[in-house]
Amino acid sequence: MSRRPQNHDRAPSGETRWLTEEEQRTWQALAGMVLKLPSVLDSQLQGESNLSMFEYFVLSALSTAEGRTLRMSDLAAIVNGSLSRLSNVVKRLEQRGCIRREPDPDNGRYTVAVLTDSGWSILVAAAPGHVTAVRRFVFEDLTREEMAVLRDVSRRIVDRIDPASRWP
Amino acid sequence: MSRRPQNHDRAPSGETRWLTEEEQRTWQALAGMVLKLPSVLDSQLQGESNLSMFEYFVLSALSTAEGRTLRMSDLAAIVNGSLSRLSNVVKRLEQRGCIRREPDPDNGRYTVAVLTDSGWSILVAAAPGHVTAVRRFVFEDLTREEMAVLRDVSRRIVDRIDPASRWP
DNA sequence: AAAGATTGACCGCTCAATCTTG
DNA sequence: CAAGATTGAGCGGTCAATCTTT
Repeated sequence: MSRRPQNHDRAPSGETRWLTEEEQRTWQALAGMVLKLPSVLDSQLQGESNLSMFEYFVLSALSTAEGRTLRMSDLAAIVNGSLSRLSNVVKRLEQRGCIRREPDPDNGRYTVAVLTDSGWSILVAAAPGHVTAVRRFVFEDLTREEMAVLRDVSRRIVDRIDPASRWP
Repeated sequence: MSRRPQNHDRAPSGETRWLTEEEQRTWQALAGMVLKLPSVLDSQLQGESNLSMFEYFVLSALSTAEGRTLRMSDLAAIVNGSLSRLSNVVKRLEQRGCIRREPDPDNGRYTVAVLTDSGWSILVAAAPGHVTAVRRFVFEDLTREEMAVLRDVSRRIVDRIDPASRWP
């Protein structure tokens, strides 16, 4: 939108506070990254390992968990996805033999997902290509200061969106 | 190009350079943002204006263009989407009366998309809610320094992805 | 032949409805 | 009833094949 009344001192409940020039340029750049980064990483994983990034995250999260096992709801939080999305994805990964599901012995209304040996192998085979792509597109030329800002800002944004989850 | 300290643009043939602790934590945070931000903004727009974020970007880009008109391929680049995705989306927006398409009079193999008055109205109605959401989730508490880093880093990542957009 | 654009089939995400266990 | 999980329909993105114009 070209011309806008500029009022910098009102809350959003009243008159809308539009973005400044600087904020617009930042949002343009951020939106580009947010749209393109998942797509290029997905494409790399799909091509080399027949996995989506989300599937990779699921396998990866399980691989570092105690007993390579996690409850579905905990797993969903870790991989930043909804429970129903996870359920659909895990069903496919189970059909491919990467994961098996069983009711939690401690409490029958939980389901735990367990990474199989076959799933582990697939993850191990996929990891180098994925990590190389992440390094190439994200970390290539970041300074430690930039990394710190990126991490901190990302965390704050995520926290504002979903106040439930938090990380070390 | 930059120097090559290690094995940057190599497939998993050599030794993989894994992520450091710091990089892992940064990537975890960034991945969360990249997955959740589009989804929450989409949800806001969908609920209030029956638009996806991508559709909003399309209308917004046209609204600031000369004559509210852009070639499809230029528009695709501006909104960070593929031409075929754009084509599908514009088709729907055209059916809803927000946009019309016509062949470029200067060169018949281009198609130009034009924002209609109705499309303009829909955009104007959607803008306050969207901008408020962007401000709330992204710019809420960013310092100017953080904003500068975020913008710069995002641009560099997009630039690294853009040229090829495909994989070797 | 090449560039711009479109199409449609396939696949996966979203959302609401539903099932199950405590 | 509430929490965890699942399901399926609908919708939208991706990708390859195709069409059109130069």
